[in-house]
Amino acid sequence: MDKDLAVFKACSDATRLRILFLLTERELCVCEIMAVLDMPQGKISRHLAVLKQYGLLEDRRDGVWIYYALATDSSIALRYVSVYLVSARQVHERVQADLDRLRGLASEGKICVPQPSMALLQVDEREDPALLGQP
Amino acid sequence: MDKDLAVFKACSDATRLRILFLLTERELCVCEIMAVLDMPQGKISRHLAVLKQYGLLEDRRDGVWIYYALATDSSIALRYVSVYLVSARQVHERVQADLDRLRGLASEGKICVPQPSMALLQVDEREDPALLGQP
DNA sequence: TCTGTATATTCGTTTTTCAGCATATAGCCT
DNA sequence: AGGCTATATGCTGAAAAACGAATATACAGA
Repeated sequence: MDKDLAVFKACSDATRLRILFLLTERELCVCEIMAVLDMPQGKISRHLAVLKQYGLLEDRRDGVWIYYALATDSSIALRYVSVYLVSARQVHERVQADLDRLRGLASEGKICVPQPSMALLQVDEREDPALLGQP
Repeated sequence: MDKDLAVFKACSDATRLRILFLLTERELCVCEIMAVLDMPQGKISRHLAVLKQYGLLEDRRDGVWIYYALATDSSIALRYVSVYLVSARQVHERVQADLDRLRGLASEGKICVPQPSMALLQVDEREDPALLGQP
């Protein structure tokens, strides 16, 4: 029962719940979550640590980025929470807004993206003289 | 989403979770929950107030007793939690122990019981001279 | 090896939550 | 009305959680 209790504790914070809803879309790295929720890095990182510690998330390193994804089957409660997350994401306006923002930022290349090509694209933009000195 | 968050907050305490599991059996009054969990009255009462405030419970007064029961359809999350509670109660040992204790105490007439007949039985025992002066 | 970026972690503070104790309220019974 | 029982609530201190700011670590690339 303790593991189930941990799952509910993990879900009992607004920021963490928003993160969980975001992760129903796909695995995300910290900077993506930061950008979507517009929150400081330390705060996001700490909440991710809590979610991981409670068994809701798994992480995977890819170079500098660390990707977080929803864990599966770590407890009975988590199975129900996972189904809830997928079902409720269409219903809640704030979740919809977060997901829209995630897709928007991703399509604009404004956040880190798993594909190497996109990472190179970011570097190219940095090196583009036309972008220097802009506000 | 706030209502769903409230549901998770309500479930994120060990005592409250045990109460919720007990209420999957049937509606219960405060003294029954006190007896099963062996906790002081103020503590139980306050947790019940939290659960009610968060929309997980409904209460009904019957004379001196106030019965609490699981609420239905107050939010999306609660529907999933309700299903979880019913599914997980067979799995967790502590929940099983609590439910066994509830049935045991009820069958021994040691806790208040909804049926008027049982209430009368308690009164009869009090008035039985053979019971006076016992340790 | 040095620099820059992404992420984790520490520290001090503030806020929230929980428990225990005492007290208040409300209804039944005589 | 008065006493008894069941329940709720106010108060206070302690523990836990959350935050912002700063610092540490880890990796990539020059």
